[in-house]
Amino acid sequence: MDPADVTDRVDVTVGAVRAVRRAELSGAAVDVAPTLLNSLLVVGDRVGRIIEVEAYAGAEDPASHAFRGPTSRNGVMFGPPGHLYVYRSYGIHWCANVVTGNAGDAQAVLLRAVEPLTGIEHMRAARAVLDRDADLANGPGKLCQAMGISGTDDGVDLCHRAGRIRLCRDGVAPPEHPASTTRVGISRARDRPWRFMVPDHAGVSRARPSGAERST
DNA sequence: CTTTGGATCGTCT
DNA sequence: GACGATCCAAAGG
Repeated sequence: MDPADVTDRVDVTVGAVRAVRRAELSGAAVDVAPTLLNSLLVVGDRVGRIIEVEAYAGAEDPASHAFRGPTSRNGVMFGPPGHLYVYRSYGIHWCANVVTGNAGDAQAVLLRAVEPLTGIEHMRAARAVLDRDADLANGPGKLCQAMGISGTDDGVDLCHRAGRIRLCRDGVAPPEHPASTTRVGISRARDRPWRFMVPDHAGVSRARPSGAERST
């Protein structure tokens, strides 16, 4: 491992911050997703703590954009892990995923909510609606708007030290028992409890799951 | 508080 | 030609 990785630092955040290594993302989305809770999403000077994610399991998952094989939109998901898959939602919003799984296996973890930590004024300026901090990025479209992620970021490497967008850990461990429900806004494979959240966090998305709710 | 409908367009059928 | 891995404002109880 590159020693520089463990001494990487996010300016305004207190404490040691290291980049997430690609090997940590090589597993199935369902397994990796809960481990990304409490990690940091860094976009320039904006930092948010990931508090809600969803897993999409590629070829095995009718709800995944990759279910029917590679297309011009979903190509990044079929590449190596650690890259960002960004797509346009409802013609209006952007949504961002962390690609996991090895090349050819189109696993992806949708980033659904972050707790704003730094660069909050920039997030606020990027959002049309002025709300409490917790509402700045508590939904996949809001997250991209607040953090400044758009279609031009599709495919960027989240594990690259010099990248504008990166995934980091600051020593806060993922929750031992993450909350989970079915996924939000999908019409197929509604029953899979693949939405994961930091328990009792005020900043998770307000959206209601598509299927019957399971654990909380 | 909850429910509903409009915006808006790339992607895939 | 239809449909979203959404968000928000407005209307209804």
